[in-house]
Amino acid sequence: MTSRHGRVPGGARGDLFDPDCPTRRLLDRIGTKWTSMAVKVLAEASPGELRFAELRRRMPGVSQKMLSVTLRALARDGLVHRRVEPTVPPAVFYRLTTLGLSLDAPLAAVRAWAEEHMAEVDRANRGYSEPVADD
Amino acid sequence: MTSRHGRVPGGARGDLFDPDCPTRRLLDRIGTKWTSMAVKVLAEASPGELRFAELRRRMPGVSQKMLSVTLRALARDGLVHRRVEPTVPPAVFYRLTTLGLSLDAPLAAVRAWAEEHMAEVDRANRGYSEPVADD
DNA sequence: CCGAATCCCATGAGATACTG
DNA sequence: CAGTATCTCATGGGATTCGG
Repeated sequence: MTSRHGRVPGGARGDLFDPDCPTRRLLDRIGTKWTSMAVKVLAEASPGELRFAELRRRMPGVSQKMLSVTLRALARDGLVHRRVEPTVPPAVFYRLTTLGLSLDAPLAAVRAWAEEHMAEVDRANRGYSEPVADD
Repeated sequence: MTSRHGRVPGGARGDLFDPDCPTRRLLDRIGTKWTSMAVKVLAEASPGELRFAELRRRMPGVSQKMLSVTLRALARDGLVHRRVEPTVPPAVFYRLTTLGLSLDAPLAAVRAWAEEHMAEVDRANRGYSEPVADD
């Protein structure tokens, strides 16, 4: 999401701004529709492994393409380990690496906040800003 | 980011999947390029207020459009409070609401993870998966 | 069974210009 | 000063199809 538009169109010179903010880079990755869910599901299964199809079953709505893309990205980032069992129809197993597991903690914090407060956000959106005195 | 493609093209019927997962809804919002930075900047200034221009100065690279859009979204979500001082050139002040402030904690966890571990992610991307024995 | 390739649209977001 | 409006383009991501 971050460097999405390092576009330098028309007459503008580039050098957008520091592309090195780690927070933004991370949010770009976990903000990608399926990443956080994959991490969550894999973390719940950890230290066990999950096969592609099993992962897919646990992530309702994901397409095989997006699961594939997501897992590849996670593997490239060193968050997920991929193990191929060379059977006749090859079986592929995924598990979080130590690094990936460590990411689950902050993600869990985000999840917790969301579960606690998204109702408030919804109320705010509906104009429910009534007798809070503050805010 | 989440309901982005509730598209139902060609011959596919809709009912994508549960659009109610609060985590994904939240990630959709904070994943939006400037949101988390705005929350961070406002949290640092809290309980003080910041004017539009001052916010912009503290968020290098943001365009006035995107800052505007971001702040409106945050206000709609009840995370930011907007105060208009009806002076001649009107002055507008922003601050986090209590809800917004509470979001800064999980975001800080994410930031901390990113600052600690993004270097490892970069190494993984460069193929630096050498003598880790695991992973 | 696992995934790569192709196609294709809607959304995110920058640049620019205009208003009270 | 603090926005809003318009234009444009690249990217995210779903559907579908092909490969090993």
